[in-house]
Parts: sequence; structure tokens; C-alpha cells
Amino acid sequence: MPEELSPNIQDYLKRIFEITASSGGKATTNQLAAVLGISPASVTNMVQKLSKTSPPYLAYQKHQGVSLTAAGRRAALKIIRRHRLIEHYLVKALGYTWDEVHKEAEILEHAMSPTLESRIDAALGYPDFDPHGDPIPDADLVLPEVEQTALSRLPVGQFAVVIRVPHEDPQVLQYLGKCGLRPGAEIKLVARTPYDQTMRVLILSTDEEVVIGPTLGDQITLSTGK
Amino acid sequence: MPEELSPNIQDYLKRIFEITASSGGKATTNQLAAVLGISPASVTNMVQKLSKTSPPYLAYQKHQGVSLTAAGRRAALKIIRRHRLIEHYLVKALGYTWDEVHKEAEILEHAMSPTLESRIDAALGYPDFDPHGDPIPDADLVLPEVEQTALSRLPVGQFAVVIRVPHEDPQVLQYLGKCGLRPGAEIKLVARTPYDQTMRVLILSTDEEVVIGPTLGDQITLSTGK
DNA sequence: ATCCTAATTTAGTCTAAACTAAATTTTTTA
DNA sequence: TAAAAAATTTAGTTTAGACTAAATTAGGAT
Repeated sequence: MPEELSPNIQDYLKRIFEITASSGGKATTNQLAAVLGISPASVTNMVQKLSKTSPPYLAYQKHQGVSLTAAGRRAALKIIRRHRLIEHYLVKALGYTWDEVHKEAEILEHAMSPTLESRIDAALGYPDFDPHGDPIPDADLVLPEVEQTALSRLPVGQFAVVIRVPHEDPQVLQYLGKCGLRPGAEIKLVARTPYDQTMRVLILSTDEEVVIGPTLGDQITLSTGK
Repeated sequence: MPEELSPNIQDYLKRIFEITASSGGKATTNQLAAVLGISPASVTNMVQKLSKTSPPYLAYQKHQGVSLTAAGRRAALKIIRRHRLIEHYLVKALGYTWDEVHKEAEILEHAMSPTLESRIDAALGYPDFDPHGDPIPDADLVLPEVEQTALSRLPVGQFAVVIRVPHEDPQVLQYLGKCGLRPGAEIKLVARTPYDQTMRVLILSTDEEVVIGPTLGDQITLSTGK
């Protein structure tokens, strides 16, 4: 019987979704412990528990990492939807900047009723993306499709439009914001240095150049215009 | 050292504030258990704990009931401020009706950062009262003063303006709302039956009469215009 | 193939905040 | 003013979710 999941459990599922979405199919105990800020032993406990519920939320075998089941994915998308709606709302309706909203949403997402969720969704006009360009699952938890390439994979000399930027670190967001590197911005990759893969990116609207390292370059995604 | 109080503890303090504000100086174990929906034994435990912190949040002696200390009162007002700001915001900005907001606020109040609190306060223009007419403590936790009389104490034949109505029960609020008995409404007490103290109240704007029992009459307060 | 290291799991503890059942104190009533 | 009833407190459990320390497993380097 699907009772109401605790905020705690919702956080586990959300983090597993995020990890498995980017770095392949499985999340490891240590990865989870790191992003959740708790000990690996605690993760093992919880992961065992969540793989033994009915229905199970996680597929798990000792030493093999975890992935979400269908039920786990649904629960994760539900909380991700709330998170991203809140981020969008705080920016649109309450004058937050995009670097301030992640932490707020991290807490508010667990206090949001279905009613509030749908009123905010409606107030925003049923948006498809949050301020960082992350896709917002719709009321049926369907994610809008986007084809995107990481900045670090873009060929030198090519033009592109920014789709999304990493959303957690306020410092990074302040920097990107100041440069004009936001979703929708048109850019051109000017150069990539051979040894350390540092990139020089031209922002077309301001004609200014920005330097982006490879780690950040992995997390910025682009549309190359089909 | 004042650490961050748990949502739980905040609820205890808030409820003690509410009880002691209306029914005199002390809240009893059983009263608290009833409003919190938990067992009296649990209340005793928590009350003992909160009277032994430094600084203590409660003044408590066995079998004598509890009251808030200065620190407890501050903590209570802080959460009440958030609660009432949220109620006001949901009505003003998100189209909620006044009977829907209490339950939402009960949860959201614990997820509200100081930043969100002040942005909502500003967005509302630093309001003094929430949709039920309850006073909102300002940023320094000072409550606006109002002189008010309970409807059940109003002399028959007298005119008055509604200041506040009870805020928790959606059914009551729907009824009052339909009648037009809202903060700001001008009324006249037409009659009070001797035996059961039932009151007939005339709403001046609509020229309709409403019947109010004595329990509800205790909780509706009025300004008699000095 | 074996050893070393890093990752993971097991086992046992801790805390907050609830519970029930039993004991005690206060209040009310006869 | 004593007995009965109601309120309160004590004592001992339970659950969720964290922790540490110790044991185990997996994978890479020799």
C-alpha cells in the first residue's frame, strides 16, 4: 500500500533519480552518502528498506548499486516536479534570483500539497522548464523532451543555444548570470585548449567571452538547432 | 544556546500560545493533548523537556499546567507570524478561499525561511491582519493592538464591525463567508434568546439575518466603534 | 593468482517523539 | 471529609533514521 513517503525517503529517491539520470543506470552507496551528506552505512540501511517495500521503490543487490523501480521513479518525479515549480514560482512571483531558489525549494518541496502544486502550476501557465532550464514533469509526471548536447561535446567553432545550467551552486549561478550564460542565450564555442579542455565561449548578445572548465562544461547543455 | 526548534516543538509552543491567549494564563496537559491530537502522556514528556532547556521555553510545575516564558512566547509569535502571512498570501496571490488556507499554512509555516517570510511580507505590503482578522506580528514580533469584544458579550440592539472570526474549521468558514460575516462587515445584534444564548445577527450590507450559537459567538470578535 | 585498498555491509547505539499501561495526584461530589 | 472520578505523571516500548566501529567483498596492481 503506498502510504505517504517521508521527506527523507523522497530525498533519497530524488537523489537516486538525479545520479542515475546523469551518470548512467546505477547509483552507488558512496555517491548517495556524499550527496545526502550522511554516512554510507545509513544509506545501505535505507536502500535495503526501500527495496523491500511492496511495491519496492528501488532495485538493489548487495554491492551492485541501486536504481529506481517504476514506483520509485514516479515518486522521484513527483518531488522533482514540485521542486522545479517552486523554483520557477519564487523567481517569477517573488523576485528571487536564480541562485537563491534551489535551497528554498529543497525544503518547500516537502511541504507542498497537491492543491498548492496545481495552483502554482496554473499561476505560471503550466511551464515546461524551470529557471535553470531543467524540465518540469507535467501533472502526469511526463517530462518534456529536449535534445541537448553538453557544452564539453560541442565542436569548436559551432553555434548553439543554452538549454540548461547546473542548478545547485549559488556561486556558479551568480557567475553564469553575470556573464549572460542563461537558458536561451546564443553562444559560439571559440576554442578548447587541448590539455585541460578549458573552453572559451562567446556570448552573442553581449559579444563577451567567458571561460568554462570541463567539469562545468559537462553540466551546461545546448541545443545545436537541430 | 537557542538551536533551531523542531517543527514539533514549534507546534507545541504555538498551541500553548493560542490556549493561554484565549482561556486565561495556563494551558493544561489534556487541553494540549486534545489540540495536538496526541496522548496526554506525550504532552507531559515534552512539557518537562521544554521547561528544562536553557533558556526554558515553558514555565511548568507538576499538575499546574504550563505557560510560555519570554523565549517561548517569541518562538510562538515567530511561527504564528509565518502562519498568518502564508494564509494571507495564499488568498491574495493564489486564489485560495479563506476556508482552505489554515491547513496549508499549518504545514508551510515550518518550511518558511526568513527570506521567504520577508519577501511575502513585502509582497503583501506588510499587512496587519490575515483573512480571518487575526493580527499578524510584525518583523519584530510585535502584535498590532485591537480593542475587541466577543459577539456573545455585545448588548442586544447594538451595532458593531466584525474584527475576527475563528480560523480553523472550513465548514464554519464556508458558512460565515456565505452569510457575509467577514472581518469588516457591519452588523447589528438583533436578539439573544435567554435560555441557550443563541443570537440573531443582522448583516447590514445584505440586510440578511444570521443565527449564531454561543460557542461560535465567543470566537467572533467585534469593534464597537469606541 | 594474490594482495591491497576502497567500497560496502553488518552489528550495535543513539535521539526525538510518539505510544500504552499503571501509578499517582487533584478535584468533585456525595 | 472521605470516596469516586478525572487529570496528570511515571515507567517502559516503539519507530524512523541517523551514527560508529568492525567485518566483508570487489577490483586493480603486482
